Amino acid sequence: MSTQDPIHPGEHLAEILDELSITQYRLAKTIGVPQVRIGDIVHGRRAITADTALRIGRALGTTPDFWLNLQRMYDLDIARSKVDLDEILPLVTGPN
Amino acid sequence: MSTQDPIHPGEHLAEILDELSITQYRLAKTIGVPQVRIGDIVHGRRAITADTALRIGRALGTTPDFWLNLQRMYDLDIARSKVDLDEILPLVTGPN
DNA sequence: CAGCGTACTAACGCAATGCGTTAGTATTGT
DNA sequence: ACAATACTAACGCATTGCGTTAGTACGCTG
Repeated sequence: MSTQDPIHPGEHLAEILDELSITQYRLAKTIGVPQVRIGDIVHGRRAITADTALRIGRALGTTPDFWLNLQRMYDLDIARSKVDLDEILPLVTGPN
Repeated sequence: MSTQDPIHPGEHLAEILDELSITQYRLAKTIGVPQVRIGDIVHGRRAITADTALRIGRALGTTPDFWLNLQRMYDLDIARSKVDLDEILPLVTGPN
């Protein structure tokens, strides 16, 4: 159980936009970026960068960190599925 | 006062390696990446990605989030200095 | 001293990806 | 019908993470 498959930040954005009845078009116009940028994020084709997080946060009243943390967790999930950490032997035993 | 200029995650890495007397060379060999990757990070020429954070975290006994959070704060500082958020009028008044 | 492992850096090209522009198709309101 | 809204697809550009290679320097060991 625990956490499941990685879910792209764009899904969250889509939900929020839906709840607030704000269209991709309107958000894009508001924050001063091409509509494509929002569409790509919503469809999981583009990541949320610091710049995007700042703009969206400003418009939607959220912190930039909220979006960047979602993105970070997503990136981590993806990376974790591609690396075999067991091949790396710790130089330092962390505070276990 | 408060926080000052953005400080690259590589600086932290350099300090930690220094304290533990671990060379860039040894770290790179341990986590299975070219030495250049570590050198570039230490010199602020490359960012710490999810993959790198996982590997370094494993070797140094830290969480990947530790490194990715440093990177996120750095990216945010950079982005903030390039955007004028005042030009964006909030669609939603956050919980102020 | 010749050779090898360690240690770091510079330079090159490749691949992935964020980005903007443009163009296309609906839908809605005047 | 016209125009603004709404979304998507396709193209090329610029940035950037990445590996490979090559170069310099140091120390140890045969």
